[in-house]
Order: sequence, then structure tokens, then C-alpha cells
Amino acid sequence: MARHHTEIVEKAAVMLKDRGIDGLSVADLMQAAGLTHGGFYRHFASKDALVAEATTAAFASIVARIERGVVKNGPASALGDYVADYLSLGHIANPAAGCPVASYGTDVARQGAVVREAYAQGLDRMCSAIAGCFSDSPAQSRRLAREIISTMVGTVVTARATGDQQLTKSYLAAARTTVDQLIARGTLKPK
Amino acid sequence: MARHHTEIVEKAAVMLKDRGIDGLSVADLMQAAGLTHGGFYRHFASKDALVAEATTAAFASIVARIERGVVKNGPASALGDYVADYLSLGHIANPAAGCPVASYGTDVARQGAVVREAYAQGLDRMCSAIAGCFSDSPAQSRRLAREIISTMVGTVVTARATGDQQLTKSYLAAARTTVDQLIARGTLKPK
DNA sequence: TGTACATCAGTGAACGCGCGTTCACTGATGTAC
DNA sequence: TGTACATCAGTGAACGCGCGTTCACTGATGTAC
Repeated sequence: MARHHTEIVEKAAVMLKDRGIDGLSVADLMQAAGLTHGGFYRHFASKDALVAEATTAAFASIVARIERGVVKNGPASALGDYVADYLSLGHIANPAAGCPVASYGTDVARQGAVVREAYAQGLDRMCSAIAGCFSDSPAQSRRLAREIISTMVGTVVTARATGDQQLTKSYLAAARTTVDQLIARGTLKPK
Repeated sequence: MARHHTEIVEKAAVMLKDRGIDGLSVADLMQAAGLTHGGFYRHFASKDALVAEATTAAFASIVARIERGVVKNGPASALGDYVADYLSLGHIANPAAGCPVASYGTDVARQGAVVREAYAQGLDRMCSAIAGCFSDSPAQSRRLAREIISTMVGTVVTARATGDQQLTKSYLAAARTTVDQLIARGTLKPK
């Protein structure tokens, strides 16, 4: 059962980012997990509860990826990779594999408390993971992290509306410069 | 009929920003406009067409407000007011009166072509209105405008998830500083 | 000016559909003896 | 080791509901004479 539970949550995290909260149906999700929809409520109290759990999982996998990068290549490289992936054409084209904020962030404010809290906590942890790359004061590091996230989220959200790939590239490059300047405001922890 | 049409579109723009695309129902909208839902299809080919039109209207009213400000108080003041309103607690708390990008921007990528095009064009015009405040080259002005919008969108989208008002205030203040620096990179047209 | 008529915006009942959720059931699993 | 039984994850049919959309209708409006 635990294996099924994990698989449902992981599939949900992907489908959620692909289709949005309203676009994710319980029946489709369970079918994608190779089960029938009836069993869903043995695992979750409601769709809301599933969305909350999948949101937590989505942020957790981002945090895990950053932390793995830090351990392996050091903060500077990990942060650089994260930013490069975020501001890439691949991220624009493939929301399912990307950031939950850029994918369904504007819908969270309209959700119930369970989802909003899971999302707020996930965002906070993502922020901490990025802040952890800086050796500045915690307040300053978190502030930098917030600004980096805001810039990247805004860029991807607006760029996804643009059909023109060449234009999108130039937006991404511009944002990349802005983020690099933000990073340069702080001091990266040594490897 | 034209009066009804305008009223439906304007009510739709507000409700769309309040409830999101999926959250807006044809029946609710028509009731809010004082009509019954059956008449909807005398005005619009589909819900999609309505959403597209309301999106265009939402961006148009923002552009109109900026341009009125420019005429009345000059570019510097108009842009300053726009940024101050965007990065305000009022905008965080009241999406219905705010920016469509921050309200349902992440859902647009999942919509049909009609909506996506209306949205892309609206965003482009908003960008032009802001770029028009600068006397730099068109390319440079638009680039600045894009970065200002990205920063503000990202800030509001992430800040809306935060329950804590004090924290939200500090995010907004930080973004304000960042945007001011972006504006300072360009040259504002004289009044 | 007054009457007959055509138009068509708006009405409200109805449609099919997919949604989240429920529930009686089944059958594999693991424990008790 | 083998048998009987309880548990409960998973099944699949069914539910009520609200959605977008359709359509036969009504009645106010404006034109033609």
C-alpha cells in the first residue's frame, strides 16, 4: 500500500504541474497509477488532501535536487545549475518537470487551507535551500533567495505566454543577467 | 445589446481575476450581469471566446490607466504609481481589482489558442505602455519593461502564498527596491 | 399618426458529460491455532 | 506444516451536482405602409 501511495503522489505531482489543480482528475490520476478510481479514498481524505501532499512532494524534490548539487559540486555550482535549468527553454516547454509555482502558483490563493499551507511551506523550504548557498546573514540570504525566486517565477510565467521562441530566449537571457547580479550581491559559501 | 455586451465583459474580467478561468461559470457571470445564462450565446461563441475578450479588456484597462497617468502627471510619476499599486498589500489582498497575470497567468498556457493569443497580445500592450515611459531605444525600453513586469509578477505570485502580513510587507519593499534599480537603468521621458 | 409585421435579444427548461465521492463487494494477505 | 479466519487495499457501479451548451419560446423594438 505504501508503494502505491508514493506512486500516486509522485504521479499527481507531475500531472498537477502539467494540467493544473482543476485539470487533475482523480479518475485520470488513478488510471495513470494503474489503479481504479474507487481506491483513491483509502489513501486520501479528499482531492484537496492529495493536492496538498503532491505539492509538498513537488517542492521536496526540488529541494533535494539543490541539496544533492550542493553536496556534490558546492553551493555556487548547485545554484548556477538550478538557475540555468529554471531559465531554460526546456522549463518553458515542459511544465510537468518544472517548478510548481510557475505551473499553478496563481491558483493556490483560491484553494482551501490544507493546500495553501502545504504550498507556503514548500515555497519556504525551497527558499531556505537557496538561501543556504549564501554565507550572508540568514535574513539577507533569505531576502536574496526570495528575489531570485521572484525574478525567475515572473520570467517563466510571462514567457510561457509568448509563442515566439527567439523572443523567449532573449527574455530568459535578460533574466539570467538579472539573477546573476542578485547572486553577486551576496557571498556564496565556499565549496 | 452593446451595453449588455460591455457589461458582461467587464464583469467577466473582474470575476476571472477573482475566481480564475475554471472558477468562472457562465451562469454565475450572467446572473452577476442581471441576465439569465441562456442569452450568453447571443453574445459569445463560447466560454473560451468570452475569456479571451475579458482578458483583452483586463489588460486594456491597465494600459488605459497608465496612459492616463502619463498624460496627467508624466511618465515618471505614472510609472511610479503603477509600481506602487502593483507592489501593495491591497493588490495582494484583492486580485479581482489587480493584474490578470498575477491572478490567472499560470493557467493560460493550458488554454486554447483564442485565449492564449488574447493574453499574449494584452501582455505585449502592457509591456509597450511601460516601455513608452522610457526614452531609451525601443529594444532597451521593452527589455526594461519586461524585467519590471517579471519582477513584480513573481513577487505578487509568491507573496500571495504567504499568510504573514509583516513578511509580505518586507517582500514587497524588497521588490520595490529592485524595480527602482531597474527603472534607474533606463532614462525616463520628461514630463 | 396608426396599424401590422418581422426581427432578434433575452428567457428558462433541458441536454449530456465529467467531476468528486460513496459503497457493497472481492480476493489476496497475514495471523492464530 | 496446514487450515480457518479476519483484515482491508483495491474494484467498479452508482450517486448527486454543476458545468458548458442548446433550443423552442416570448415579447419588446423598430420599420413599412
